[in-house]
Amino acid sequence: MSILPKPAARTLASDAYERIRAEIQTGRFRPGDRLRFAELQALCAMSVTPVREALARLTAEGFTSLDDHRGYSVAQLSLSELRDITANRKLCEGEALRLSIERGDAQWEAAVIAAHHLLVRVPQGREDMPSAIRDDWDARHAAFHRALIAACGSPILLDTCGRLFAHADRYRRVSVSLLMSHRDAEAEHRLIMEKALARDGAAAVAALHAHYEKTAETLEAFFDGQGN
Amino acid sequence: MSILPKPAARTLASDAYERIRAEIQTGRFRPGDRLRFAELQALCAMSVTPVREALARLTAEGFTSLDDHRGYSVAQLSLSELRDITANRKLCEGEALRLSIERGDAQWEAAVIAAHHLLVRVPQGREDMPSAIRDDWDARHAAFHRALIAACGSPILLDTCGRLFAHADRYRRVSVSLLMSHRDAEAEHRLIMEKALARDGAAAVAALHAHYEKTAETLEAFFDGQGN
DNA sequence: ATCCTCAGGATTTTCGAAAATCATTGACTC
DNA sequence: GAGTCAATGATTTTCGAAAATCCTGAGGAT
Repeated sequence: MSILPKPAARTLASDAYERIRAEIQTGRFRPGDRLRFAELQALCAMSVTPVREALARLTAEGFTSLDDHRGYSVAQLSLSELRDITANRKLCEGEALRLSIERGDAQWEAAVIAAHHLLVRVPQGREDMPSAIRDDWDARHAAFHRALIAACGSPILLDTCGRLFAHADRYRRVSVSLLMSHRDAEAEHRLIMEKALARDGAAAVAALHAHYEKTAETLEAFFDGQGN
Repeated sequence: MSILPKPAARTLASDAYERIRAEIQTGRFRPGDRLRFAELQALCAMSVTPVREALARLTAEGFTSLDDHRGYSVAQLSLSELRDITANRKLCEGEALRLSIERGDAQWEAAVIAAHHLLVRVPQGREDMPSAIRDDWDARHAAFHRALIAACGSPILLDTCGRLFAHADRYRRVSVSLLMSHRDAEAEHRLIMEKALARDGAAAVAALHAHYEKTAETLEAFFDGQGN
């Protein structure tokens, strides 16, 4: 038996899925952009079949949309959807955090502390932050939020939260004001963690809600400015 | 401009998606069954490409699962997943119902009453209930639950609820005790509707939770008997 | 007897081209 | 000039077969 975690007998379709999703998440494919097969085939260096499968998955998850016989395109962003996502995150991640606090053991506490440590150690960039660092922060930010709710004990709730987070991430990425909010977010993250580790469910959820509200407000201001 | 709702320039992939999903929902494809392409191509009378796209969508929604290079199969059922689904339904549909009661107008009330009327008018069958009637009841049952939460104002929450309902439906279908619970369910449905129309959010949500708990209990008893 | 190797067959996965559909252009009528 | 219609080009959608991978079981070595 192999000790290696993954012999990785992957498929091209999986590669295409991750590749295209990454392009959408990082904003290189922008909302509303049409996704032509010729282009995607060139990008992924494969035939049409695996690309099609990847787009089918992405569409089922809401990252792309499909008009029959008119092809796929990157899902649009809208102020109303941002508000909807925020409301759903408060509901689902709030409940997941409550459960996690109730059920989490020392292992969970350690994972939360570790994820938070990694998050605050990402070098703080400026406007001209290299995208590598920016991607790094985003990955650790996602990991921190995942660690918080990891002990909730509900795979379905975790899946829902994961999807919501990914969608919220798209909104965060398009916002130039992202960088300014990092410093504020740091204090908010710390507060959530402290309340969670103190096993104060109500206070932790309140802090989480406040965090989402503030994030949403920042993005809403940006969207209003853009007229989207 | 055409008045017809849909000229229906559909694709084979969409047909395959609905066809296969129906086979899974109605239980003709059973949990754990392997889904071979040769078989599905024969069933849908089409080539492998659209079938593959359909399975990709179904997998993203959790109805099927995929092992790389080992093919697709119908997702397994388990007691723990049933409990997880129930907990998530209480959370999500409960909130959706609360919002619906808060925001719903007369149009919403009318739709709820209409859906309930259709539901109770399905002829009550017995063990040997023809599958057509059974499918009819299931469709109207889904429509009633959808009508209750339709006015919640959150497309994302509605989507989540829809998925959860579809998964719960799979559990209900495999249960032989389904028929016995219809009569009980009728009283529960009426209670939910009455509380909702009376705009008593707390009572309506409580009734909804009780409804789900009772459904889950019935199914759990069945599952325990089967040793699944 | 147990384990390993390796064909043979079954199945999934991918390809490249054909068929179907949509968008655009330009001619033609009213 | 506005509107209709057909032909053309671009793009999606589907097909049928080739390539890659997995499963099974027989044969041989330890």
